[in-house]
Amino acid sequence: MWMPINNSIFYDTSYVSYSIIKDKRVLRDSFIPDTLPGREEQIFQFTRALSDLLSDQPPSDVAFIGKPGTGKTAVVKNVTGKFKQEYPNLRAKFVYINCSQATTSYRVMYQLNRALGVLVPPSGYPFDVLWDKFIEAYSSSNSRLIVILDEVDLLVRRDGGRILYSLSRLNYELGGDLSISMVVISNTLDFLERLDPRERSSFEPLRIHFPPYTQPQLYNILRQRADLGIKLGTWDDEALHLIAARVAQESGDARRAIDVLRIAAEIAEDEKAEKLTVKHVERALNSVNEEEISVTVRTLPLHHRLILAAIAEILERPQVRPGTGVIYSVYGKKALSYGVKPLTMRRVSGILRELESLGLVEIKMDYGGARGNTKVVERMALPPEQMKSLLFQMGIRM
DNA sequence: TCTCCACAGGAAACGGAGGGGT
DNA sequence: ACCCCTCCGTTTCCTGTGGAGA
Repeated sequence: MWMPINNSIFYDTSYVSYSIIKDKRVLRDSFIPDTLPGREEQIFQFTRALSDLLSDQPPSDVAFIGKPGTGKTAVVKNVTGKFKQEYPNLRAKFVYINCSQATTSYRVMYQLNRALGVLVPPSGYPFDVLWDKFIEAYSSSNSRLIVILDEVDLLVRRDGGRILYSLSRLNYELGGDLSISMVVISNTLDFLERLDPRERSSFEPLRIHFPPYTQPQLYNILRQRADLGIKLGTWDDEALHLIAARVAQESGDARRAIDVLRIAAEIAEDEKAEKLTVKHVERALNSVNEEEISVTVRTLPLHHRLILAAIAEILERPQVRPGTGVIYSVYGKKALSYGVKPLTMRRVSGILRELESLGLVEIKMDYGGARGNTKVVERMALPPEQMKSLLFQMGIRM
């Protein structure tokens, strides 16, 4: 059926005249710009490591180490993208694997096979078959392989370093024209210490460190995004400085800074403001948080929610120390009143750590002598009262 | 100095739900 | 139908921890 196209909201002039955002994709952290302010040194080091490819030599293994939002993934994508663009005839194949989806050796091999055009089932096959298929496919290719493992700490924690070890060792078995180099990206250093000595001796990557961004660096990043993604003259420079200052102080996480910028721009648009100002940033700094927490809590499984409810209840009684033992007993009663069997304390202890890494609670260790080593919940991401009503909306009785 | 409290957290195994091949 | 594989949340078993109290 034919519809008059100018009925579409895209042609609504009142909407257009208030818009501030020019290109929303630029205001997301998945967007990789041409230049990465503040990471010039890391780009230089990584480019130099890869430049062995230009003389048809295997590049050394590389490890990117730094906290979330310090530009690791951006640098890897930016530099490998440029190599592919500038040297289209290079005898090299880059395979990017995010280990948050590939937490086992099997899944890594599944992805590698797929990258070489070999389709295997995502589970059910013996691992050895995937390994052999990969060797076969790779031996008949004519490229040096660069395997990029993002968030590799998740893989190593679950599966150990077997796959890193096996892939590096392949270099001794493959012919001289073939090689496998690895680029691993990690939030922490300790994944290298988790490898057993045998694995460590065959895998000694060049380390490139990514320190948290400083305030001026964050400002440059925000300035770049604003120039590309927000209409000229519709933002206050002061607003960008405010975001940079706050984020530098709390974490130096560029992802967070870019999120705040995007949300502030959306708030300004909703208000039909002419300009993005400090006022919008202040509101965005709060709302980014609350919105995220509520989304996270909604996706939590039942026992996680019950534990969260137990913590909220305990935190409202200031005379009770919210240690693991107390949390466990309050949670246990809740579970029973729900008609479900409580999990073991070992598991609850693990879930507390999970809630911590989701940013829902803050935990401090208490080395308290007779009380032993205990986790104590310092505070929740939301005030207990608010957390309780959020959980109540989801059907958790108090 | 030794013991013990009240937990932390690693390692391994489990079980039942996913998916294979023959 | 049968047995084989992986996967994931969980249980079981275990050793480690640091000061209070004997």
